[in-house]
Amino acid sequence: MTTHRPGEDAYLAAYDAGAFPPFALTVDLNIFTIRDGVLTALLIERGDHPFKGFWALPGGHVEHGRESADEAAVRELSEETGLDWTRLGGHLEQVATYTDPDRDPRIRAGLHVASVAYVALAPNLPSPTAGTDAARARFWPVEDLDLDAQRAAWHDRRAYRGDAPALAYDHALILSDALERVRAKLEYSTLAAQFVTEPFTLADLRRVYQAVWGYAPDLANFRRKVLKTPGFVVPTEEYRPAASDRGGAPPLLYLRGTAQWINPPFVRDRAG
Amino acid sequence: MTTHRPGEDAYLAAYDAGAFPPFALTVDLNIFTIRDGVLTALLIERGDHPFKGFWALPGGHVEHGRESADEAAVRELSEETGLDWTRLGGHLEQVATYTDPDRDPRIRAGLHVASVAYVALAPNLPSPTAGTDAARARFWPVEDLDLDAQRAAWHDRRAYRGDAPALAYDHALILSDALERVRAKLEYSTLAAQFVTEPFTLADLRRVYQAVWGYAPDLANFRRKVLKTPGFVVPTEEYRPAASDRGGAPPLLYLRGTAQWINPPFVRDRAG
DNA sequence: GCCGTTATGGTCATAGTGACCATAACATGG
DNA sequence: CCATGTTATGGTCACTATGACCATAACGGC
Repeated sequence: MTTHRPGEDAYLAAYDAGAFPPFALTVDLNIFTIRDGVLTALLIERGDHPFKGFWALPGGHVEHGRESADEAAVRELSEETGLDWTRLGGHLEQVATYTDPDRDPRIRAGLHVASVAYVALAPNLPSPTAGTDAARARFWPVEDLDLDAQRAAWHDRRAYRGDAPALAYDHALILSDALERVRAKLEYSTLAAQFVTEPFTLADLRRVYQAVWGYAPDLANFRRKVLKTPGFVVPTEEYRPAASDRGGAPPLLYLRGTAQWINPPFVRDRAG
Repeated sequence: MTTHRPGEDAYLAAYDAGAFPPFALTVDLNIFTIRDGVLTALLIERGDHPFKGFWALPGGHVEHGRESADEAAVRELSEETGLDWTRLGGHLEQVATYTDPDRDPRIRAGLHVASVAYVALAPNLPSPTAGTDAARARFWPVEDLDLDAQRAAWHDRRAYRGDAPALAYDHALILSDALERVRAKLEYSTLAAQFVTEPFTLADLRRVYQAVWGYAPDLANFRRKVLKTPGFVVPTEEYRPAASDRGGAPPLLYLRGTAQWINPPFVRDRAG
């Protein structure tokens, strides 16, 4: 790409990029999926320093000059899950960027690390295979991570002392923010449909709200709202056979619709 | 701050920060205010390369190892507006981070520049004084910036050819995203009150919606909604004297309330 | 006093919601 | 086969919030 702005080429030829102390730019991925009705996030147990033995969000460095953070997120996501994310068409979205100098101890070696955090949603991801720099990788139920306490400990620069797996860096903070983003987005978007495999029943979809919000909307009212929102779900002609262990009428199967937004939004019960 | 993680000190002492090619980290500020009923954004005409003579969002480099992007945003904001932003208590919020290698031509000199964008809102800011690296600074009505066309031109890597002031870097894209964030946020938050000086009338508040959304909600219904939302505004005992040129009943004056969210949200007319 | 303007408090039909209820379609255990 | 429990689906009903109005009061200027 050439500039068409007079004088700029000469300026750039003489530019000293070393005049600025270097930052590192990384991406951190909050990969959420629902397993057995429980909202889980992918974490990797670190095998190397820093934070050796702690659990961290998957991610990695943005390749300098060759990709954007968005592209790095797609690349890392495919590497971590072993799936071609661009083909899969899963949801991926930037959440926030974390730049506190103290967030990565490598600042003591002169490296200021900024990280762009993403949220990825997928239905029923396969169990991950550990990468090269990861001792173990698994999906943790977010309820088991004691996020509020870990985030408070990080904020106060204390070590977290509790039974939950200790999170590396500021990842308790990042995961909290990402979780709140997902919870909020279920209110006004059709994002919930990204958590289920097609075809799905309305009860499947409702279980997503149960898992993410911690409670289920009223069954009949939920059905009414979903079916009256144009383009949220598309009915098929098929019914799912009733489960072998439990009875009940066979439910109609649905596919994801094209609508992105729910208007007026779902109302979440703030009291819980 | 010392780590309490075994082995990490030794690791850090031997760490080579130069192993990663350097990024630069900057902040870009979308400073919105309403003047004469028109939504405006602060822009600075660049006096130096790159993009000499173009109009850019105010901002600057994050100071390596000494501050976060949030802190840099507050610092730059105070410098650009000449006001102590922490005292002023104005609204400041991160929007998104832009990391495309091509977004800054200094990539050709080996510098990959990532920028964290912020939105700042304030009532009636004073006219800015030009900084050292700025030839001129002024508030531009966002309607006059031809944002859609400039953003499309940037996306297609074409030069923008139009009558609006040419925007530097990807700032048309950033400004578009920030504007949409503000428009959306008026729906479900009490952010509009950040645009008016206290004390204010309900008509003042309604003019904020007029300026940001491009149309005004129905007068009586707007009053009903605002007054029925607990903590949005707090009535005083004072009335504002009617304007000298126009008649009309003297309106009651209000202060900002403590509520952050409007539930259920305002509904924006998507068509209008 | 009249008129135009602004502020404020109303009405009324309608849409959307929360809390239910009824019935149909299934499985399992007696 | 029948009773019972479970699930899916379609309903009712009171209440709330909204959009589109209307009425009146309080002002300044003529």
